[in-house]
Amino acid sequence: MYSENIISSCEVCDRCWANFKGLSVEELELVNKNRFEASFNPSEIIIKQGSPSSNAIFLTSGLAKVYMEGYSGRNLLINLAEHSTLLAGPGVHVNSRYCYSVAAITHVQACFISFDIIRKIIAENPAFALGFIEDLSEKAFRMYQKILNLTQKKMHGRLAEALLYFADEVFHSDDYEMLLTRQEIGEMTNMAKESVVRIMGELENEKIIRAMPRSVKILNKEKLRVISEKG
Amino acid sequence: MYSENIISSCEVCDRCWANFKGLSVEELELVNKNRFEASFNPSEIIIKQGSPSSNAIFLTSGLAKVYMEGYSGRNLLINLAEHSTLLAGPGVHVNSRYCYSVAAITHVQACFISFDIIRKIIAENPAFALGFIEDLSEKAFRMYQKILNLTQKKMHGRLAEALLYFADEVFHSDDYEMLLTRQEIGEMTNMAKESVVRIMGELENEKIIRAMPRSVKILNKEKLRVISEKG
DNA sequence: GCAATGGATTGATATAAGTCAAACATAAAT
DNA sequence: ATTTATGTTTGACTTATATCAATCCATTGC
Repeated sequence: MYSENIISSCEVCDRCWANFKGLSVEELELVNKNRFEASFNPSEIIIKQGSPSSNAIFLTSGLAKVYMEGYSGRNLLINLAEHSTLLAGPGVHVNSRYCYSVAAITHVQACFISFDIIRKIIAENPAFALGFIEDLSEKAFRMYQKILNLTQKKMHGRLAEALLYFADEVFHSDDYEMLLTRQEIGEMTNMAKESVVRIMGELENEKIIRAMPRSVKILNKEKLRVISEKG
Repeated sequence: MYSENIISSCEVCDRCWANFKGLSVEELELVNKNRFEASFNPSEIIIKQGSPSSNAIFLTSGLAKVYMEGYSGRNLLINLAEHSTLLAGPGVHVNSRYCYSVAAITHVQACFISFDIIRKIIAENPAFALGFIEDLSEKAFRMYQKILNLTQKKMHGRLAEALLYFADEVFHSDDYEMLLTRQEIGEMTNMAKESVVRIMGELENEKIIRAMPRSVKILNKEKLRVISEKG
């Protein structure tokens, strides 16, 4: 769907990347003049893995999933993304390709900013460069955690961790709408959808969670945390 | 063991980080004046995961293993490192802690440079900042690959990939001294040491490799590559 | 030369987790 | 109201991989 920019200017936007906050008025205006908004319906692809990474993309509303397309059609869901996060991935400075795909889960409004602009500001504004480095670092850091999580924990631990991730980092509530299918939860925790179902059943029997297919309520967070840490 | 600096100056050092190449004479001198060399015997720890990340570390000679200490004493070997690589990890700009450990495999000579210096140059020299971003990105990129590799491939594929990694990226030969134990190969491919032994046996039976415990010769690289890609 | 050590190997067994197939919901579309 | 599509659940079965225990082998130190 074609759309004019909805947000009038970066200056008044409260959903932008934290690292844009420190820009000078001129720099911010440069960004503002060179940005393009677009909107996406659920399940539409915002970033396609392997395509040229010409733009930095920021959601201004809605929720999307970040995932890698792996071997023989299998996906690995990396994380969920909402506003204020830079989407682009490390491929930008390696081979100028996106190294993951991003697809809308809810309706999504997104802002596209050319990497030429971003790089220009990196070169001119050391604080911005450092902010960029911090952003990259934090995402890399999470990958280090994730790799341990996925390789060393058993299914119960991985699933518990995912449920806590939704509660603490995405929906900010212990009682949330589950916007992902069992299949997708499986792609996130590296398990078969059937295993997701079975283990959620177990957690429910032990009164640790309440799980309607499309909503989750955490009843015993302590226990869930123990399971997540024990692996 | 206490030691004076062996390398007289960064200017004449051919084993330094590529990103130091673009520095001005003054900047390089700043680095040179604030660096400290140290040497390590095999199995000695160069970086300890969790400790404060005050220094960037560069090997000038020898080989080291980079690994994470995971759950219940289990390690995950990330990669091998030799000269010209920055060792520090993304934790530096997240929580000021090293997020992995590094241990010497052979005798190692290393150069320590305070991150205060590095950060100072990042702020003053945009090209250096961009080089730093590229380095971070490339390492993050490899983690994205690794996570797919470890979660989606079966043991044969993971082991084949490791054997190719040694040949192509570490020893630059299809016939190399295996400096890692079966245990360590297992930590790298996320498998039990017994499984490493068994599958190396299979590869040997199929005449794809020749494996004395302490040396490996790749006999059929094509096939090994197919196994590594098929998963 | 001989114990002591650390690693490599092997075989038997246990377990975690994936696959397959079918049945069951639920919601949207006609 | 009935069909269609999409997601969920369940049970039976298979497979990949870890674990355990024993043995073997090579190196090092005395």
